[in-house]
Amino acid sequence: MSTIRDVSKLAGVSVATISRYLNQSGYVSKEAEETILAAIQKLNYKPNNIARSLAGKRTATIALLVPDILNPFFPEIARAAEDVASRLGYTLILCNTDYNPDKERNYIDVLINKRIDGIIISSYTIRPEQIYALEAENIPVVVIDNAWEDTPIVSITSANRTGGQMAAQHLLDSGCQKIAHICGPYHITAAKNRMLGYEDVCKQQEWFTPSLMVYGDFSVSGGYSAMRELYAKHPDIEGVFAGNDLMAAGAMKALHEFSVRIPDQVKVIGYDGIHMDMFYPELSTIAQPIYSIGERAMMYLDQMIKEHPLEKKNYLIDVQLIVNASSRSL
Amino acid sequence: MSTIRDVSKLAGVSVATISRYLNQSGYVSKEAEETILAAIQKLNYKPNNIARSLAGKRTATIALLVPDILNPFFPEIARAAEDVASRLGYTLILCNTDYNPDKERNYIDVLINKRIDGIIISSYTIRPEQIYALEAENIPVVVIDNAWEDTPIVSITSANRTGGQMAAQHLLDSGCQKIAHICGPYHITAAKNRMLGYEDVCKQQEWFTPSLMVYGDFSVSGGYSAMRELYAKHPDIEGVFAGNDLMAAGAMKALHEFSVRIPDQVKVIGYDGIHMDMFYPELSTIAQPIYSIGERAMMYLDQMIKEHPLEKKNYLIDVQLIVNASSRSL
DNA sequence: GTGAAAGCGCTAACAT
DNA sequence: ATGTTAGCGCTTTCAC
Repeated sequence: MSTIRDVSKLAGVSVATISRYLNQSGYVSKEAEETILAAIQKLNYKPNNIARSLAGKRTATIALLVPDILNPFFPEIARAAEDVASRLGYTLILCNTDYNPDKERNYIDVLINKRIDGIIISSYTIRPEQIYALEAENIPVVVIDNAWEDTPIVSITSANRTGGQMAAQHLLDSGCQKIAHICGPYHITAAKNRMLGYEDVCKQQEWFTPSLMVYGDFSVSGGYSAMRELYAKHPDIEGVFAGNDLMAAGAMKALHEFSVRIPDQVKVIGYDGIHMDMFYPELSTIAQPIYSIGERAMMYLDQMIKEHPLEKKNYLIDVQLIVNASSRSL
Repeated sequence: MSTIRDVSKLAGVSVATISRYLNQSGYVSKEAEETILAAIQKLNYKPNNIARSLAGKRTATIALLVPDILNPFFPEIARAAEDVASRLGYTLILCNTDYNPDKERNYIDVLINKRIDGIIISSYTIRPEQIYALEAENIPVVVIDNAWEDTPIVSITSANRTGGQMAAQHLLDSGCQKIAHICGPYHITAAKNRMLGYEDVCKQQEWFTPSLMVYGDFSVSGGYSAMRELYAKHPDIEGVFAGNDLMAAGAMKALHEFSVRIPDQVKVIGYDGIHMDMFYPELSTIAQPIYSIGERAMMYLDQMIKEHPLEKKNYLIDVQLIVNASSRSL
């Protein structure tokens, strides 16, 4: 591997000039430019980014911390973030934290030692203090899918409560009488807000009873069990709003096994809008613009890295009702 | 941020000793160890990995190049590779190449400049020469899901042809008479081999005709269109073997729309074994041990990085027939 | 416009 | 067992 010094020798100019040329910093004459370019090509010279990072400051690397890339929500986030990252010249490190604060802390330490330029993090366990600590090391952070009120942290969340209301209202409008809710893990803010949205709409209905709300763990099997439990207690339900699409899938599976026809007897709606074109019937959902959340996270992060002004607050993203066969009125 | 020199000063020993202590290389006395540890904690010293990489050789970073993390096959690979990577002290960079040789080349250049320690790559377009070039830069490579015969390259593929045979044979054994195949993109070795496996078993059947083999692009919608085309030509087929699970899902969707009952009228089997617990009926498949492919890729890579002996060849992984409701005999 | 030289923070001979 | 020192390849004053 040739170094900047080799180029310097061959081109007959100092390394400083080469560096200026490479970084478009400072003046370089036309002639110098040409000899340098020739030398670079002749030697097939590639600047060493490690050295560059040590001397300068940036590593052109950012990290994405997610609970688990196997959860279909996160590949889309990862894809979006990586697309933008690569367009902006960053490289993206992927970390799975498994909802485990220790793993999380561990990764954060490693990433600090690697002097990465910024972190996008999706976590329900991280504390604001940890984020301040990162920013103290000059590593900006963007949080997705979680937020704290009145806290100077850049975060992106979707309008979960409104979305929950939309889902419940849609089932109501479709003529459903007894609408159940399969709620995600209580400690997840997003899950709680979706549930609150459901309550906003359903609590005042005469058919409402708290046992229409059951717990699921955001997984297919969680939705499946929840639906079985629900159906045992309330064989007369007409609508189900699941806290995410995976649980909705599980619920549909359980309903199929009970030979309940969807949407004739029971209408189902999920939440998230992950790509589920494989379903039959296709699932209605409250779609979050997942890709654009990932995109924006990376763009905000870039702004912070470049020290461009950016208001430190929660950025709320609109959601959208997608009506498919699983909840269609006949 | 404190440096090794700060620690050296505070502990009253030389930087070399600190370095030896940090890397467990060379002798360090018990007393020295203690003062050093104390100083490190007092200063909250964290070694700078950038400097470490520049001086030493390793960056403790590896990259995973995949066509698209949105394809459900790859998150599982990524998860497995990252699990092993983090256990071994590496950090994993994720790159999406979109089956695009230019993007691929581009990423490879960037990664070389970052002096990463190794690459795991899933690509149908990469050429052996590119891999040799990487190894010439001292960057070992493990290829997954693709291989070249008699070439000194470490690759991991599953037994696609055998798997194709197993799928077709299973449908045959289940009493299917006219079995169709939805084949993946022809230039993908894995797709071609699965098709060959199908042919091995079906070509000699009296009902066989080439028009039972149609093309799909490995996506749900590809499988859907292929199934519609197939059904128009052969409304009497009794079995479908799709080249991957996504196309199988699309095929099932099309069959549902034709009100064809699965598995009573038509049995369906896919290929891959991605996590599709959301399906109803659950899909039969030829399961590749996807996670363990990712794991092994990372383990082989680590061996190469550490310059441990490893035979440069294709490692073939067994597949497994998983019978679920979509192809169950009644 | 260009060059000399001092780092960036660490590792690894080599000397002691 | 420990210290000295020369790099690793680049950026960046500062002087010319």
